[in-house]
Amino acid sequence: MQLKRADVVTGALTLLDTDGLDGLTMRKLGALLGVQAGGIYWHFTNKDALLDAMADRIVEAVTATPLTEGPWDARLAEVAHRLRRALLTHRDGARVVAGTYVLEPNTVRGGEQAMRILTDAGFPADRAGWVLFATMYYVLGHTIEEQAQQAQGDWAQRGSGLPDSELSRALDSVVRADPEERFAYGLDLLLDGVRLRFPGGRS
Amino acid sequence: MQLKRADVVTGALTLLDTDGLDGLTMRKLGALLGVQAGGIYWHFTNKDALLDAMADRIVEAVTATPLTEGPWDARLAEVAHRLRRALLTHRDGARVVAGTYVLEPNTVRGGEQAMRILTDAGFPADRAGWVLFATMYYVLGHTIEEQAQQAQGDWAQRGSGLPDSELSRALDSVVRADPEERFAYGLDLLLDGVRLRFPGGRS
DNA sequence: ACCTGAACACCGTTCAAGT
DNA sequence: ACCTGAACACCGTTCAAGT
Repeated sequence: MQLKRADVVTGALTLLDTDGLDGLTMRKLGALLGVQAGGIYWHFTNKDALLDAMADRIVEAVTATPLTEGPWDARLAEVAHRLRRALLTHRDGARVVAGTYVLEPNTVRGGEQAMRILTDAGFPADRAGWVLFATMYYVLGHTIEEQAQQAQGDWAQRGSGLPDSELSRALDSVVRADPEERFAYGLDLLLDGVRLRFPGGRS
Repeated sequence: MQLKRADVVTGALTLLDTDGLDGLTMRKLGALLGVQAGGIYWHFTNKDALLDAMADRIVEAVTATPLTEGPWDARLAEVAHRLRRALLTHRDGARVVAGTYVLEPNTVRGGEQAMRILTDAGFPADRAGWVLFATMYYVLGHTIEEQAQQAQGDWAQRGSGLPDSELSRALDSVVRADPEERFAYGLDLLLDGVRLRFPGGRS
């Protein structure tokens, strides 16, 4: 049975879950697929191209089902939540996606979808682009940190090493919070700003 | 003349500027410092510890001079702008700082400073922590992307490879904008959200 | 205390050659 | 078309031994 491009991506995501992004090597992936490391290069020109394909696979779930109807801000929030969930599906998923400025199918589809939410609501295209990217920075940053905490529990300890101070309480509040609640809070800060600038005023 | 810890950091930042984060290797750094690669390990336990120290050095400028007096939101914006400027001072500076969850002196000082701005304004400590982290995600995400564009001009082209669509216009608006203006815009979206939740109401 | 020399156990990538 | 085998040019890190 021959190896297909999609099989390589699937295997790579399996390896990602067990060994993490830093443990993902072409040799280990070859072993997992029953192939020499060099053989992978027939399917992908290099490791970065494989990572791009992995990122696009991770992001597939975001556009898999149609969005619920509703006001633009609720729809944009849903996209953000879907993206977070998709990133959390695989170990280091956020880092994988953040590291690739891809224009592969699912990534493009998701971007189009989000842009249309804003432009349909009357936002000019250029400002909509700025809003979209700002939102992406937040989602990726938040989720990268979430997964960093998951990986190494030492995150919580580091704060305790600090003398009792403003910052140590900030770390505490971040570490101890329900991640989803904290995510929604920060997203809402941003969306408030957008709502204020929305041509139709507050929604 | 013997090598001091600070000299290693300075050399590493020089190498960072010329070779980028991916080109920063212990062997090249050794050569630059006139030392074997292994010799560096007397000063730093490993490469990550060195990267932490580099991050803290990069971030030094943020707290170097006192903030201008004024309302809390203007002060927080100034911190964000200072951080962006500091990150832009060195090639891949944003990636270096984003990759390290450090509690080194300057990082702590900066965190304390930002937290105090919020708590002095009456924000409860836990929400202030959430706001602080959300802001950091935005600043780092924005600046990482800024530096990625600087590095490889192909970013602009990728958009042109796309068929004319909502997303291609989004990419255009991002690539062609004045980075500082776009940064300020997104930061203001977030600060608007914070202002709405500020105990004292809009400032 | 501070560094050398040399090794260990890896990497990503290439490419003739096989089937 | 799809992959093997083997090499090339690197990595980070360790550690006895030197000064």
